[in-house]
Amino acid sequence: MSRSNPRVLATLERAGGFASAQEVYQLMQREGERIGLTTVYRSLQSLLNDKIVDLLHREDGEAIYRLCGESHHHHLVCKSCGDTVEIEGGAIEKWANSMAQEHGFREVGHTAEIFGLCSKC
Amino acid sequence: MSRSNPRVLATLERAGGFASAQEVYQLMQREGERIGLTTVYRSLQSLLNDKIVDLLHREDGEAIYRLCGESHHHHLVCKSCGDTVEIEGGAIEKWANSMAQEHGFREVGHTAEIFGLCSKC
DNA sequence: GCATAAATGAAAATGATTGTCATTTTCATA
DNA sequence: TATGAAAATGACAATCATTTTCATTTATGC
Repeated sequence: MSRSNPRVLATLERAGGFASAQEVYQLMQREGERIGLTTVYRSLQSLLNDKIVDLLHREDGEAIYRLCGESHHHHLVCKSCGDTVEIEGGAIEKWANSMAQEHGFREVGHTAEIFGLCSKC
Repeated sequence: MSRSNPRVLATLERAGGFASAQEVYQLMQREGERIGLTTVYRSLQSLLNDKIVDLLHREDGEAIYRLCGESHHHHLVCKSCGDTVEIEGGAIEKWANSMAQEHGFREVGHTAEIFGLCSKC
């Protein structure tokens, strides 16, 4: 059972609590920390098990890790210019929970993104 | 400009309007259709451009394509056995629309998936 | 000090996706 | 019908994130 390397968590925090494994790794490299990519992956996996971070996916499928405890939010993304707005997702939480309960699912998480054209585009 | 192979669309329909590129490919192989994986990818990409299908991502990041126009629903997926339940997303539609309006976004779409452990797992 | 388990990281394996390029098909027009 | 340009196709290689393997290092208890 591998415990998570505390420097990985520290770096994720420094990155704004929202980054992919590759990004965390590159950040640590640039800051001169000596760490292997494998360890970054393992640490993030372990933080995930301990429910210290959440896992979601970018549009291209790359996994991004988000610090839990950060206020849980979703994204409104412009299809044209890529501009992103963080939005509240209270309604989604309730929806996800009630749907899960209705079908007997436990330990539920969810992803939700909205995309469209922003006022400028 | 590559047009989409109609057999790919037909197969996606047959698959329930919801499958990954790899799955569409394997399905076509099994049914004896002679087609290359590359063409499947290109066709799906092209269907995406033409807004005939939507793109979303599975929990592991694999891209899945969904036929538009299908009665719009969402999925509740078991993390363990992969069992999937289609669920209504009325609350989500409203949430997406109101959030979009609030921030001046037009032509909005959204993705939302719930995942957890089903009653059997 | 020493033995043993856990942590580490380099390198290879994996799996989805994309790029390349030579070949084939389509189709309008000569 | 013959022809040629443009589009479509598919085998194969390249790319990129992620996982696995395995040998080595580090930490910990005795």
